[in-house]
Amino acid sequence: MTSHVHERPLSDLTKNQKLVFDALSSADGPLSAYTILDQLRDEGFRAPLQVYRALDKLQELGLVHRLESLNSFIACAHPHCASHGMIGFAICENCGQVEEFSDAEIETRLGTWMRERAFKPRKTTVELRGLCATCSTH
Amino acid sequence: MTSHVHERPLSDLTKNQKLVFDALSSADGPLSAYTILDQLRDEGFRAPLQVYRALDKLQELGLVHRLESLNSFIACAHPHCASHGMIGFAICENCGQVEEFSDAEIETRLGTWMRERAFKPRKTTVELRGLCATCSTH
DNA sequence: GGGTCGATTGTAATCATATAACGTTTCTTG
DNA sequence: CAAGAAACGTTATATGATTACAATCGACCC
Repeated sequence: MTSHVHERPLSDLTKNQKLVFDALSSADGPLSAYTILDQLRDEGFRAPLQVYRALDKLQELGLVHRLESLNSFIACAHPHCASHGMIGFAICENCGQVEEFSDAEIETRLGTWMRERAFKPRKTTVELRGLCATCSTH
Repeated sequence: MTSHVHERPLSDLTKNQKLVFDALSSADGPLSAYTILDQLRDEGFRAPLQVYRALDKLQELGLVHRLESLNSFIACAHPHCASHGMIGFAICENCGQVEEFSDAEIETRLGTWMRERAFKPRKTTVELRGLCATCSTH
């Protein structure tokens, strides 16, 4: 008997959603849907749609982000991710590590641009691809 | 006998590159690689690789951009696109129109973030998906 | 001309990512 | 319990991208 639907706790996730979320949480980098599928075969997963459906829900809840430039997914770094604004990702193309960041000023600028043009945003993607500090020195 | 390789003019494009570039230029929105392939069958295109190879080159030259969140491609809006910095895209999910923009302040903030972390950028993606002014009023 | 190197091309096969369309089960709520 | 909504399972298919290999073209040099 949860009072309101938003901020739904992890305990309210269905079995499949929990499995997918756990796979992403324990990974040390982004995973593709098919990688998740393979990891969950032992748990009874058989088809891509089982993964995609769980991913859709988890994204809706803000627990998981999609990395557009990688076609893959990552658990949200923020403990109880209700963070609504823009989220950026810095992706190392060598080691695969992803760092999540946000920036109020960028958010403001994008917001201004959109307001001026009456553009109604649904999703904002900011992704930096390159080499992290460690990898760029090797 | 062109003196240097950079800023290569359109006239230096190969036949395939020109065909792909023209297809994108005359389109009124982004095209997927396979859509381009279909449009160029009459010109002798038979396989996806012919398109992807041309697209790679055109992106290298800055004549074409890839929209990561759509898995598709668009001709650069800037006449002689040597624009090096960040480029953002606002994509209408209803009518498919894409507007290209840039913002020095955002570029600065991203640059600062990356410098502070010694992150060496290779490509920056900024994409806004939502509804354009026209479509959001209908 | 003949030789060489790099960029480009053509083609087939394959891999990777995502969705459509179906029907069934489970959860919730009155 | 009845009924609607949400989640699920399965098969087939659509869509996007790459690997591998051989052939060709162009610029350059001797």
